[in-house]
Amino acid sequence: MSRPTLEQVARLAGVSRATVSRVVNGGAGVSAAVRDAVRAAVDSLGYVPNPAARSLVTRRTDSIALVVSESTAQVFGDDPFFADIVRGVSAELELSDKQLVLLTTDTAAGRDRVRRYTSAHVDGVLLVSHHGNDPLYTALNAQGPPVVCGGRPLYAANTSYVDVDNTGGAYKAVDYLIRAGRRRIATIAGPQDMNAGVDRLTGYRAAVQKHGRRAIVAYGDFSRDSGQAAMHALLADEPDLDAVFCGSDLMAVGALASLRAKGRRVPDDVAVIGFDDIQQARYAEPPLTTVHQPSPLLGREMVRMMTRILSGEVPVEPVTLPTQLVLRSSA
Amino acid sequence: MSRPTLEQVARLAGVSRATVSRVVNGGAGVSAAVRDAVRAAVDSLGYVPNPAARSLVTRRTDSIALVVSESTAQVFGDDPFFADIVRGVSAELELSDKQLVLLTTDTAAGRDRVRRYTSAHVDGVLLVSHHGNDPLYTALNAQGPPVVCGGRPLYAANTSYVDVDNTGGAYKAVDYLIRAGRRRIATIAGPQDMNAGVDRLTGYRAAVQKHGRRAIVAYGDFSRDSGQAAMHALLADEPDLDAVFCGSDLMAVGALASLRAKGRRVPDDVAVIGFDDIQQARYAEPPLTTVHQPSPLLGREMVRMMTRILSGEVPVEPVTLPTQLVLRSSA
DNA sequence: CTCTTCGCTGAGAGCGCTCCCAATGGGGCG
DNA sequence: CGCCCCATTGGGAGCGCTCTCAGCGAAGAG
Repeated sequence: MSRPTLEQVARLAGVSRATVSRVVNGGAGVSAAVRDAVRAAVDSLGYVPNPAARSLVTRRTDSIALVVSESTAQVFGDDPFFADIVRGVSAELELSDKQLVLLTTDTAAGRDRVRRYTSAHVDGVLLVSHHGNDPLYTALNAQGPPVVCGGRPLYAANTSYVDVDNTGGAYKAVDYLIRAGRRRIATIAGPQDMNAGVDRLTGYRAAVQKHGRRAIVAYGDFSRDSGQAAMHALLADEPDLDAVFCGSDLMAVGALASLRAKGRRVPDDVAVIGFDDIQQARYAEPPLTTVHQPSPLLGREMVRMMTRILSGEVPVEPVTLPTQLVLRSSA
Repeated sequence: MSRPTLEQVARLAGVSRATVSRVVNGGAGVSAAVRDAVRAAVDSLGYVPNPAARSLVTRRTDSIALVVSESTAQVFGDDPFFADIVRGVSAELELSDKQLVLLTTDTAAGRDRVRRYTSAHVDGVLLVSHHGNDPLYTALNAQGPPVVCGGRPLYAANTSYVDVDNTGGAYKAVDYLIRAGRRRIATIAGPQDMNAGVDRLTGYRAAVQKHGRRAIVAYGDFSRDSGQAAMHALLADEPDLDAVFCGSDLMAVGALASLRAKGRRVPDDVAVIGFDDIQQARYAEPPLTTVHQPSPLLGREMVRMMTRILSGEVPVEPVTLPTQLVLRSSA
């Protein structure tokens, strides 16, 4: 009735527990005949190793945690970033036959869980989109399992992380605007306590400065509404701007709405470029020129980096994934 | 250096392993003095129970799996449904201090994992948005851990599931259109191998029939593009329709684009109602009247149902969560 | 032909925890 | 005053697995 154990498989195959264990774990050092007999027994009983028993002795759990702040998911709303990451992580973990444990850090209880769980429940932690001042990273790092961050941590040195080339992507976007003849290029920057917000602004500044232009900066929180509000303010302060680079597609969509409300034509009067390349960008009015970032790949790469760390490779170099400008109609 | 064990806590507190175990698991049947001493020892050593050792003997893992088909996440794209569910599940699981294990079923390897993992790795399985012909449900159900479905399974009788009132929501929407004086009301239905697609169409048919109208049905796959294409076809076949109820907001947004392209004014010429109430609906042009469904709550309720099952309650009645019509400008 | 080597297999000791059962002692009751 | 009961505690077995180590026979070397 209940699940078969190694012992039963061993009895059926007429060998010892140890031999069955060897076969189940790859079969090295077992003669072909015995190996086949054991495999047959395993199949006939439908044996599946008990992970608890295994991890009790190996001290590995073969599962890794993905830690996200719930507010992240919430703030982003329509932004499929979160789902993309999960998809990438999940797909890549499948290859190494590890489990994905999802943890949330918003409530105090949640953070507490993260702290407890990461000690013995998982072999490693994937930390995603934490704000710069997040004490969680330090706490995690001090305490044991290896940590890989998604996005460059703002204040933590000596970290393993995977990031997309936010700075370069922003630079490319602004550079494109300048080459297209735009004169007064503003930006709607994201939150400055998140690396994506900071780096995209940095890229903007670099491009603007390189061409001797003046930086015109407004701030949002990556959300659509904040983009709309920021565009509104920008239009009031700098009526003659002719381009705006937005730190996220959602903010760009908001900016588009604001520009439409003010009767500015896009891209004729004002060019708009976003960042992320979410689905909505394609269907925006007009379709949004934006910087594409490979979100699912970010998830995959985090797992790959973790795998390397787990297999003893150290130090591990940070990885930065390329971004690329996708030209549509808004610029 | 390494993690402290029960034994060490016991030694420090001057009691036996059994007593420490009792305290750690609630402290019933332990005198107050001893309990405090043990708690102090636990804190001072930073003791955290080893879940593998625990689950080896209790035969519980205190973790439950959320099984989603990756294609689901992919098809939905901008649809935050998936993220919402995860959020709800995660938040509710936190309360009972259980882990969330995420599994994906798209690749053959993934399905295989689901089959293996669900045997000893998790106490229960939450199955979400599986298509009607999905053999996974039967496989899971036959084999052991309790299963709770998100969305009424199409072909599986005698199931524990939580669903939103798709039929009722659709009915309300169409009923509203009729009362608003619309004469020729079409629908763009979702895929008919998913319960949401079927039930929303059923609600539409019920309302239309009740008022003696003719059903005008086109089909999409819940995606924006499919909605746009379906609207296009509908307009060709039924040029004088004056309302359309869409099985998803994304399809409604597509329909809006199609109507705009054909020069039909919304809601003046054609009223449009969607389903889901995603963020985009609010920002559609015009803002979309839609049927709100409580996605995060769906996740929570699935967990609650699972908790009840796990604590021995049986049979468990299916739960249907209410939907409500949100009036905006498109109808 | 003997000794060493090597490939394969089995025995056994735990991993850290829970839980059953026995032991202990103090208090209430007859 | 003796006995029983109950609340509290400790002892010990064992969950299913891995892994070290020893044993064994066959094969190769001298």
